[in-house]
Amino acid sequence: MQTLSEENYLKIIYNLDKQGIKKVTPTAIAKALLNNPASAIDMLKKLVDKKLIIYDKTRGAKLTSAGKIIAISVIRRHRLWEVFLLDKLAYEWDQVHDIAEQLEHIRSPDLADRLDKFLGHPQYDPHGDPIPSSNGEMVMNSRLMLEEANVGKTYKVIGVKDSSPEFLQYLKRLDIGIGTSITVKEKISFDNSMMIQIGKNRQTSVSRVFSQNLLVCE
Amino acid sequence: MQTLSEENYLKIIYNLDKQGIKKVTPTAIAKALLNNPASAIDMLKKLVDKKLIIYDKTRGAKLTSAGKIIAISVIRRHRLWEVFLLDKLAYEWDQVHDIAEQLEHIRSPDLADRLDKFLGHPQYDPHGDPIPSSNGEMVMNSRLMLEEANVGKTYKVIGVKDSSPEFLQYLKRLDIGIGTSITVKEKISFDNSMMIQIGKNRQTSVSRVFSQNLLVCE
DNA sequence: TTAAATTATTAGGTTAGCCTAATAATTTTT
DNA sequence: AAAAATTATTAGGCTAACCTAATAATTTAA
Repeated sequence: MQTLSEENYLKIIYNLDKQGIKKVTPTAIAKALLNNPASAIDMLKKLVDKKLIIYDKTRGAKLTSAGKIIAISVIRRHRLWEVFLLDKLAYEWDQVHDIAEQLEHIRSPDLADRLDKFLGHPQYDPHGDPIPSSNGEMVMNSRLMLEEANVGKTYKVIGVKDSSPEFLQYLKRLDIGIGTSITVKEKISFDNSMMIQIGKNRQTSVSRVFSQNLLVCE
Repeated sequence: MQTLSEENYLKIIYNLDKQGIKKVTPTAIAKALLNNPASAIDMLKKLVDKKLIIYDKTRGAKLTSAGKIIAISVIRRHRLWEVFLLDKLAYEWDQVHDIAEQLEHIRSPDLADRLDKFLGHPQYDPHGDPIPSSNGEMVMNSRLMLEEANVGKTYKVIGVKDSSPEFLQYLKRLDIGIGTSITVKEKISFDNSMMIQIGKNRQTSVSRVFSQNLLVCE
């Protein structure tokens, strides 16, 4: 059994690795956790002892398969709780992260599965990140920025990149939320704006800044 | 801001007091928290420093108004989460306590209120205990054992005393859950059994042991 | 009201997880 | 390649929350 803090380190190591960093170093971990490299080293030693990571100076930290299982299950819980907070408790996209950061550590054998079922087995969290299944598989991340979408195709909104109140409010005014379908009608090369159709009827033009901050999937 | 552990102590002090114990002593607290009286004294000192309790050997520990506000809000969160786990995640009555024990410490200014709203402002938790309102008021506890109910009156099920799997399964077979209405048809003095009506149609006889373990309110 | 039992308190120790400051190693710049 | 900058590591400390063991105080029972 691992502590809350160990879970956080494993999660961060997983995320840093996935972000394509060359080497997961104590300094990088400390930066991500807003603490001290010396603290990170303390914890790396502990995780090595527990065989949850392997670590050497030249190659950095790598999760063992046991470590990866824990990291993914923490991420799964985090993303499920984010969906819960957004869908059920009507939080905004920018408010869910900090609370989910706490909820992800609640210990119970079947809580995540029950939550998953209750939420209708969501595929993505409100930031467009895929939710791992209970056996640790994550769907291929087929999300893209609306900017990169193809004319004529229809997409589903899965999240936002920018989650400033301004952007969120603008989205609300356009009736765009998680799951809204958006069809790309036209791309205007002059200013990189886009003509899109929201749902079945509404049509509007959106700026490049807009389309760079809306995550969709096919 | 108080730590998780401080919250637990405040909650226990509140509960012990409410249970009618004459004096909330370090030993009683330690027993409730499954730890050592010496630890309890450490914490009592800390809580006195923070002006969340007053303590002297002869009178025991008493919550200050600041301490009481915190204790009640922890209890509110605990009971709301219990309702969530039971109603939404389909946990059984006997499984919710331990998870709620963790969830009650999640920190967020408006989480409890949002949860409360989402759950439809429940009055009681699955153990029949009243849920404090956001301003800290608790409804008069009008719960009673079915055993004490009056013939001819209709009651609402609010919880169970015994939460063994056997009892819970029996209840499920009788279609009795939180909120089910039960009308007392007759009391049989011979063996203290009862004839009750469940919902609108179903009628059955229940033993004294049964009626001593089902909590209802008017 | 003594003796026995229980409770309160203190002293001193442990562990997890953090810290700073010093030093060693490595990388980057010039 | 030498100097400058960055990173890794160690040593030594800190705090919260627990612990055990010893002692003092109080309560209960004989």
